[in-house]
Amino acid sequence: MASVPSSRRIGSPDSETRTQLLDAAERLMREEGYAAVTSRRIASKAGRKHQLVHYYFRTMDDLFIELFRRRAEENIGRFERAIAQDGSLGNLWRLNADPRGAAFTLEFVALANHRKALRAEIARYAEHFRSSQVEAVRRALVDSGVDEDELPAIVALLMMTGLAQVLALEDTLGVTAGHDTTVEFVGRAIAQLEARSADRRESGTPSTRDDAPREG
Amino acid sequence: MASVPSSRRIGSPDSETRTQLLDAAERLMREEGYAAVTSRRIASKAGRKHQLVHYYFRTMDDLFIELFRRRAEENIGRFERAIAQDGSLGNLWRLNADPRGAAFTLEFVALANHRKALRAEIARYAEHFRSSQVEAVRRALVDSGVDEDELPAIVALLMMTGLAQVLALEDTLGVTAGHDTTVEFVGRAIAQLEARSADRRESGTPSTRDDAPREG
DNA sequence: GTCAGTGCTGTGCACACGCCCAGCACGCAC
DNA sequence: GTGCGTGCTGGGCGTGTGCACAGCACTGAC
Repeated sequence: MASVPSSRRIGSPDSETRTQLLDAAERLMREEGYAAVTSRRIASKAGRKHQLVHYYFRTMDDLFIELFRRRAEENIGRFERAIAQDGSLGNLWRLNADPRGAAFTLEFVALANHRKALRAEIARYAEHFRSSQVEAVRRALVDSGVDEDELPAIVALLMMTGLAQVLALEDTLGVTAGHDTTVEFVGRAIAQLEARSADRRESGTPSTRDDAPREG
Repeated sequence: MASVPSSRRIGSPDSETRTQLLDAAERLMREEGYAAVTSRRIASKAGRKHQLVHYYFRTMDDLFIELFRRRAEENIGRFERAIAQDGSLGNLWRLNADPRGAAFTLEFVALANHRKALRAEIARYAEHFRSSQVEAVRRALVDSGVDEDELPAIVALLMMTGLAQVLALEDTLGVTAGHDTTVEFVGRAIAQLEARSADRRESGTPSTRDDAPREG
């Protein structure tokens, strides 16, 4: 017996139709914002009847949570796989700079503003994601010989994330002045840091930078 | 005769009631997200009938545009006044770091996703604001003796804006790990830059730093 | 052959929304 | 005192929404 008195029948979580509905919802959200994500419009986009949405999801909150979770898990997985292959700062920046991720975040945070059930879920994910990312950045920085005092990992991360977010946000508005310059600048800055790392690996002794050994 | 055949009577733009409605709408938007901003809820929040909203605003789009414009103009004015008084990097950062501004931007960008009339308005404002800000940052950087190649003004601005935005965004979620560290770090970095500026002003000759104008 | 489980749908309810219209009350101009 | 402009409202229309419920068709277990 279920602990809940509500007896409404809910479709199987493994159903392919269910997945199609979620896909449609995701597309809607990306293309038209969260306000466009309604049972009717999801169904019509998936070529189904709107009641099906309620058959597979008890409430719209449930649907949004599932939608978010699915994407969040995929995101985390993608990041972890990519980092495992190449944990360099450059790669971390490239991953963060993907505008899809930023746009996704933006929309969900706006949504969280009036769907409390989502808020908790998003916060949990954000914290998990954050700490995993910070760890990766920390390793990359250590590898580049950057001292934690010189540039704390969390600061580097927030800068990358923030930059990625403004860029994505402005892109959606069609405002792109200075973006190229910025991306190039960050690329160069990271390349410089990574060059340090190469130096250290080739020669046992620190290279040009031994004028400041005490900060490290 | 007006050029528009529609003959509906619209209330005076100077009306105090109208202002109250806008205030209520703004509060709603901040507290519950843009989806909560409906004629009925605005009116109820302002203690009026919902038809009044339609009396003062031909369409909800009109209301949103007005809402945005009001805030945008106030924002620009506040910034320009503050910068005129103190155009230092530190002050620019402080102005940008105000979470209210960032949250406001965030919500409206999300809104622009499905209200095309707003999109153009927001983009126009963003461009205006951006160029005015870039100019201020450029002046502050020149004043600190930072070369444009070392740190382009647009990059500095986007970094500040981006950082302010992530911080604000995470705050609304209750995720604040590392925020203090980051704010402190930025503060220190800026203080260092400004110290350069003080050096240059006190002694006519450049101080200790002219040996390494190209490094970061 | 029966029967339970499963995917799906027709019908419908209560509610909120944007917007319109006709008209009331009031104050000022003439 | 009449007329007019202005602030405001009762009533209502058409649409979209989340969600419930009863019931259909099909399939595999027994």
